[in-house]
Amino acid sequence: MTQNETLVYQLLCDADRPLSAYNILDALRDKGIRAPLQVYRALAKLVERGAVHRIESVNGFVACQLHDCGGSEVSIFMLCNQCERANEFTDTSIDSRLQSLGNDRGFQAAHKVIEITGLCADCQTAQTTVQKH
Amino acid sequence: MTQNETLVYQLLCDADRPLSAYNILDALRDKGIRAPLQVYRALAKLVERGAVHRIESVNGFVACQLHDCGGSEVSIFMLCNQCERANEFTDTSIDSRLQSLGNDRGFQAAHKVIEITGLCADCQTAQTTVQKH
DNA sequence: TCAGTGATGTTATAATATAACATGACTGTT
DNA sequence: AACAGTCATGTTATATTATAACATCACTGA
Repeated sequence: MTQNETLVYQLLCDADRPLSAYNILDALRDKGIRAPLQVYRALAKLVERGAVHRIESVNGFVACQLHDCGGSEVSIFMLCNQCERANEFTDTSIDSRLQSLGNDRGFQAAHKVIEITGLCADCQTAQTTVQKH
Repeated sequence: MTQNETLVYQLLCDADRPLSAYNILDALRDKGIRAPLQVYRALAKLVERGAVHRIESVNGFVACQLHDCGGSEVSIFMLCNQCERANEFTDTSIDSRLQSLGNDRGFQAAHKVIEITGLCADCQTAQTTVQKH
C-alpha cells in the first residue's frame, strides 16, 4: 500500500461513518495531502482492491467491515440518516436471487449496489424519547 | 402535474437511458427551462411521487417503467455501462429478504437502492462480434 | 380585500469529480 | 553508469452535480 493509500485507509478505518473525498482531504491536509486528486486516486485503488466501499447514496466511502466481504460479491449497507453510521452485511439468499435475475436476462454484472437508508434502532429510540409535546 | 414537471417527465419517458439534471436542463432550454433549480425541483416532486427514480450509480433519473412500481417497495435496476440503458424490475423474494434483514436489526427503512451495473445481453454480443484479432 | 400557500424564476455558490500536464522514485536492462 | 519503462506523485485548472437565498406570481379560501 502506498503512502497516500495508507493515510486514507487508516482514516476510514477510524471513522464511524462514511466520509466524503473532501472530508478526507480536509482531515489529511496536515499529513501532506493537498489536492482532491490525491484522495480520489487513493480511493480508486482501495475500492478496486475491495478494502473500501463507495456508498452511492451519500457520495461517501467506508472501510470494508467484513473479512474479505464475507466471501460475498454483494455487500448490503444500512445507512442511518441521523447518526450517519453505515453497517455492512451480506446475505447469501439475496446474493443468489440477484445472480439469477441477471442470468435470466443474460446480464453480465460487474458491480452491485444495495443500500438501505432510514433510521437505525438507536436513533429511533432517541427520537421517541424526545417526542413532541 | 405542473408545467415544469410535465416537461421533465415527458422528456424522461421519451429517453431510453437515465438523464442527468443537466442533460434535462440542456434539452429543455428552448421550452423555457433556464436554471438547474427548475429541473431539480421538478425532479424532486416526480421522485417523491414515484413517477421517476433516481439512479445513484450514475447520478441520473429515469421514468418509472412499471405500473406503480409493480406494487413493490424496491425497484431493481440493471444498468448497462455501454449502451447506458436502465431496466427496472421487482422481485418479491428480494423484497421480503431485505425486509427481514431490516427487521432483525430494528432498522426503520425509508428508502432502498438496488442497482446492478455491467453489460447487457445486446452489448455483450456486440463486443464478442468485434473481438480482438 | 387580504392572508396563505405553492409554483416560479434568478443569481450565486457549494459539493463532488476529473482532465491535463509535469515530476520523481524505482526497476531491470544493456 | 546510462537508459527506458512503469507507477506513484504533485499541481493547476476545470467539469459536473446540487443547493442556498431571495424575489415574484398565481390561485384559493376566509
